[in-house]
Amino acid sequence: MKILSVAEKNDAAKHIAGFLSDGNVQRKEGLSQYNKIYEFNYNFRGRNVKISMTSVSGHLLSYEFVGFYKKWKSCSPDDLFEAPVVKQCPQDFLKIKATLEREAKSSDILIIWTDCDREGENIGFEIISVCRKANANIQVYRAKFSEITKQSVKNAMNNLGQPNKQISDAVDVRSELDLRIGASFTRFQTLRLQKVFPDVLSDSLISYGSCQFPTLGFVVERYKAVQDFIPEPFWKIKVTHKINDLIVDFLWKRTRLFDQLFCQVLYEKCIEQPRANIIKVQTKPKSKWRPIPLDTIELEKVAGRKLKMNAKETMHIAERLYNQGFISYPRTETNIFPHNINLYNLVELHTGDNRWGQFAVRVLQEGVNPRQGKKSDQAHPPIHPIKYTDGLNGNERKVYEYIVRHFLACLSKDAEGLETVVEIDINNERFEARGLQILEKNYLEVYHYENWNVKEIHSYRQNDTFNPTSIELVDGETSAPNLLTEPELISLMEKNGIGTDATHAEHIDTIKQRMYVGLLDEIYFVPGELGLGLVEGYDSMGFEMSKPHLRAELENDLKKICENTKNPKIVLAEQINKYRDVFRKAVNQANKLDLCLSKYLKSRANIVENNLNSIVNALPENILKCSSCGSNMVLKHRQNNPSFISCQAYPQCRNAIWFPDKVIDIQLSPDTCVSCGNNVRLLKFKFRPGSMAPYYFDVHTGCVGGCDSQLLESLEINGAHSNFPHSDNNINSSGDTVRNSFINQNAMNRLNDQQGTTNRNFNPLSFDRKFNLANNSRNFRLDSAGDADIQCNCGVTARKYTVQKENANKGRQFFACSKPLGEPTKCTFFLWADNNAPQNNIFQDTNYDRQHSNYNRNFHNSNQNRDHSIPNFRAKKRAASTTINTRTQRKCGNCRQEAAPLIADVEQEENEETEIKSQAEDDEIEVEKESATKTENQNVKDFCDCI
DNA sequence: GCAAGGTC
Repeated sequence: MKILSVAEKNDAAKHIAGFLSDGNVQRKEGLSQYNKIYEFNYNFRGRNVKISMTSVSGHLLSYEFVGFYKKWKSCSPDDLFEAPVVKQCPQDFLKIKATLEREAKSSDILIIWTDCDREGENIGFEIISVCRKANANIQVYRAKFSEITKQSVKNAMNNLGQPNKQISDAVDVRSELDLRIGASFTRFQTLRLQKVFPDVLSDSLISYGSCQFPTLGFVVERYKAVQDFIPEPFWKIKVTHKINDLIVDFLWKRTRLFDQLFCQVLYEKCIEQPRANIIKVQTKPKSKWRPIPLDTIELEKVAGRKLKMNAKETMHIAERLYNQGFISYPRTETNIFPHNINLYNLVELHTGDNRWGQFAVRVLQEGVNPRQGKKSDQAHPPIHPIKYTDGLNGNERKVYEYIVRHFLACLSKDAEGLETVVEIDINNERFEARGLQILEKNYLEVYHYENWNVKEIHSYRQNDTFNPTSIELVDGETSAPNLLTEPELISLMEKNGIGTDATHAEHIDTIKQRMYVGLLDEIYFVPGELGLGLVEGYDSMGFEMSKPHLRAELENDLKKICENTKNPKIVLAEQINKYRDVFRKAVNQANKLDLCLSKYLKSRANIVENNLNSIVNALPENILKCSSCGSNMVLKHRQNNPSFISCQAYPQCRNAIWFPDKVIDIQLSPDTCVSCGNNVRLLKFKFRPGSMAPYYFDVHTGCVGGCDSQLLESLEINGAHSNFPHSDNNINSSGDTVRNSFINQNAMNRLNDQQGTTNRNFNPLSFDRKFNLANNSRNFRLDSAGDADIQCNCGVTARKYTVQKENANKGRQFFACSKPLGEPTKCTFFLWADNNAPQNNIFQDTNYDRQHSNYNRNFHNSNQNRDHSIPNFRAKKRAASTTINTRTQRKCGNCRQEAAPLIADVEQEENEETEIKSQAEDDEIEVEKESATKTENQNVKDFCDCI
């Protein structure tokens, strides 16, 4: 038995394997140089098994748009709320994926060891999907651990559970929304503002993101608070007491008053009887607490405050230190050391250093005493040094030193002191002075980043009196807050749930890159013209795009998905509807954005209409929604040939509606179909005279949305099949997932139906009627596929052939179903190997045109004597339904002509087998299989003259 | 040329 274990990153895989194997592990190279394979033997439930432990590098798959939706100007940004998206493996991770596939094939069990957080659960499902595709029978378990320590890891192995789909679903919802909302608003803003302000923004990328905009919002908000600040005068009474050279300040218990007259009255009272009565003298121990163990956010903030380095640079350096083995994993939310970590050993490494070595010795002598925080990400310990070095320079040295000093400080003791509080009364007004005596500096001796200053005070005794040196009426005025610094900005992001510990620095960097914000004196954030204009523009529309609560609301919903109290499909649909609504309203008043920006950009604004047509290329009009993927389907015209209707997600979705030669011309009618709804446009057909049944005029306006079965039959549009998915995921043969919010909307409608709620967005065509308008939708791989990855309609790997016949295609290679001749499920999948592009395969295939014309002419001729009265025609069709289905399947995959030997009815096909074979052998067409050692001539019958 | 989330 072999077990494949997969962690979220190489470092985790290495440690987990080390703990499980008690160090008896063999390291092997994976296909990705960064993700090794750790092999060891293990006693699993009483059996000796071999475990291969490897890793991914975070997410293995990510959502992307397909087909025309990828191109900025080839679709409306509004379409991106519904356009199909695929979850696929980016180029960078193909090697990791290949390692998983290879290892999964030879494994019986898969154990997921990703981090035990939300993203980790989702990454786990990505690993599962890849491994299951390679080995459908692999058994899956989830290891649940609270930290990567020996005890915790072994405990997890002994208590394996199942991965949690709800948690993973929540992440899918988050990812899909981020992509749809980000892409739609980014394209809209960028394309529009480039056009409105070509002089200053023609090369700018003006992005929108659910984290970057609130981050910008914080900067703008503080900036405006500073700008709009109106100082307010105040008054206060100050008392001093000087003995020798020491002046003690007594602060008024009322602090300050904003009423000058009232303050003056109180002041004069004090002056009248200025003798001070000491009413309380209290001396008590006071501690200054050592820091809590270091997490990422604290490192970023302290680096900004004390090391004068920004968060991005700090994290970059921390990663370098981690990769050199000097410090532990730097992206952690944990500020509690696990119980069984050997802190003594870690401290001991530093005893020889001439800067902090003595302190390290002292910590060992006094005993390590970690101050504990309250947070744990259940995966990584707090950031701490794991190797000693004195060889670093520059900022690396500074960051390493900080991490070491912080580590030693948090393990030592709090600083101890004595605080004296003296309270006096002057004619019923109270004042207070504080003194501080430091007894033991403790952690402060190593942690130079903090001060604790002695404050001397005279010796006072309760009930004594004295004459103050001065009693003054002091005036002042309130002052504006400072502009935001990076540590403050990070605190705000953390508090409002914007980004994660691993992404705060990136979001801040993004808004700098986009020129939304800049730095004043290298410390303070100020919004730039673009940032101010964008925030004000959306504010003026009434949308709080730059406020954090939109993201916070989503976060609440995601929690509910994880808790199984809210359906992910509903959350997704609700959020999409919400943002689409805002988007459309924003587009309708887009000139407000221009107006606000023109205030700041000091550039002439071109007038651009408040719509999306003005910023994208001329788009084809939508006819109906694709029954396969939910995208828009549009009319494609070809010179001198019939038009056809194509899915906008082509080539990933190959759903199309083809028309026979009897259709001479098709134009879009301005009207939509009353039966099928507003989503379906009527078409104006021009038929070849006499080609249609007598009751059709040569010019006919009709619907191909599914309501007019007579028309569909007459145009040979197959309405008998449906591959409309009954789940929200449209899984193709390769198992990759195509998600589409249009389909999700229907899923939500179904749920609403069950709950008895009104279904206002119901789409009769796609959900109820379930017509697959053309049964020629081809399967597609979403990975970047090599030859071996091409799959046919049956879902098996297609074979590669070479055309041998003396014709225009001689020498070209193509893929077709690899099943043997006579196999009833053999499909007519066809794909030119040198040419996946639509133009050559479908749009410009002159062979197809010729063949298709011939076919229709023959078909028409052979039927010319038939009784075309509808009942009779339909009865015949029903009687021969198997035949029709077979015929549909047996059309040539390339040109869609019904290849002559394959027109035969099902019942006859077997009987005709011999005859077909001999025909094939006589045929002069020769097709040679690319990889076969012998030629299988009988395959010839599957391909027609066009090949 | 889009997002945010992982991570070498």
